[in-house]
Amino acid sequence: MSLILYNTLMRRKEPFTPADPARVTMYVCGNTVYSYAHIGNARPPVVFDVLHRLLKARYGQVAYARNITDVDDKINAAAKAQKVPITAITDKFARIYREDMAALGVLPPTSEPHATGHIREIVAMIEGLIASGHAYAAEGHVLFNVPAFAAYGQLSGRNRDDMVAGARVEVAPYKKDPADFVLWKPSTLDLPGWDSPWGRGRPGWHIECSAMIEAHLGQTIDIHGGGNDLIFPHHENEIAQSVCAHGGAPLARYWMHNGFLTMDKEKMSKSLGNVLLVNEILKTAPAEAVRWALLSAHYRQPLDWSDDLITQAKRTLDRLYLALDQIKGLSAANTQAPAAVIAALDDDLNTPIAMAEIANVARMLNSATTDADKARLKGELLAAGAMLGVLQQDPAVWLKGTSSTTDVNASEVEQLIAARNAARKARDFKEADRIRDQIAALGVVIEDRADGTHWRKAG
RNA sequence: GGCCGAGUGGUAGAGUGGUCAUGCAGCGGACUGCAAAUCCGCGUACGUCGGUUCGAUUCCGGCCUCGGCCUCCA
Repeated sequence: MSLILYNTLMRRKEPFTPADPARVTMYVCGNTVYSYAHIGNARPPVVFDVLHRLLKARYGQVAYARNITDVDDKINAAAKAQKVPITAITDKFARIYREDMAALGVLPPTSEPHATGHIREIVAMIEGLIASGHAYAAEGHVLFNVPAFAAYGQLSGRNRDDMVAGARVEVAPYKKDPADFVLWKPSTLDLPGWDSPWGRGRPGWHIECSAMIEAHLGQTIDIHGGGNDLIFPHHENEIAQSVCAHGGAPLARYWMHNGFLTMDKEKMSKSLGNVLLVNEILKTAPAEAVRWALLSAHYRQPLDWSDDLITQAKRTLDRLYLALDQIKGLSAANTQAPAAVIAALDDDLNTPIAMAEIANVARMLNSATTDADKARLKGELLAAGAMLGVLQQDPAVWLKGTSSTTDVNASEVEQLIAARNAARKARDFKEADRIRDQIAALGVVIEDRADGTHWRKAG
């Protein structure tokens, strides 16, 4: 079986073959760190984390870069408003971003380049573009001259005339062509800036990714990912810059774009204000349920976020962890994830089917009668979970929940269980049921299993 | 206006030219002192109008509705 990925550039699924199987390269556009990440911002890191895991399983080491944009006008505005240096903003929110992603089970990328750490590379790339006639300096700016790149528009499927006709922004007077975009812009003294051949200034939005991809991964990478809204203009412009800077070498062989998270069917975005912050959600819901919810729809489809979605995810995970909890004493066989799960992920990361297959394994595990079968299925369940980045915690921790809202007093619960069992032994079922109601009132569900009474937090 | 994408059962959400998604919720059965959990079973789903076909939710065309990009945006 081979990995198949939908390539935005070709508008179809294609078998994935790395240029160099010994070093698969992937770049994903990360966050601009001017405030908290919202749950929509978390979709690409989580989705591409699954791809990261799949590629690692198949090829071993993967060179995976996910950038942090730490120079941007929104950051400048935030710093100005709060009267603090830029780095106070970017350091803080970069740290929170990393913490949020770690909580969601996202493995660290192999590198996390910062724009401000690559000013030299950015300037060098711009100089090259000017030298080759693809860019020009004007009034302290440097602009990429779109007509100088004939293939412009290939990724987004639009031609220059469309864009000029649809342009809703005023065309700056120093532009040679309305579609030209900024590579470098001047900074006044109150703004962050770096010395350059064109005066003190700062990079434009797109050039950082081109420069950092070259610095960390090379001229042509295997996979470039990001959200749907980056196709145009961000990725289109990255292509223009990199291809022209590299004598025509393609920037990425496979382009992947995730669909949006919506709220009431409308795109979640900071400009609309309909955002739920990852940081806030994690205070009220288990991180793993949030991750499960994010993966519950295929990555290219829209996903409508709601409380109910998390509740359903949590219940589903309860069931899976319950299956593991039943056999916690039995060590798992050292097996690979079931072929059906791998096959689902190999088909353009079909996580919903992978989840259905995981449910299948859980059902078989619950029905298994021999220890050998149980150990094998437990191993399969854990290995499948590892592919999705779930099911790796101690079932007891998940079920008794120390992480989320209502914390349960374990000793109180256990005392009540002991009292109930005493009543049951005396066949005083009325009293036993009364105590169970009391336990339920604490938000705890109990189960009388063959090996004694177990409890967990109610869903 | 240009370019994309989507409309599936109570709900989330895959998929397919002709018996199966799957989870959650619901109902029935087994099990249990009763529950819970688990297992087994159940529910006449595919926006609309045409076309192709022996047969379409699936292919083609029209229409309706919704969303995204074209401006910062994951």
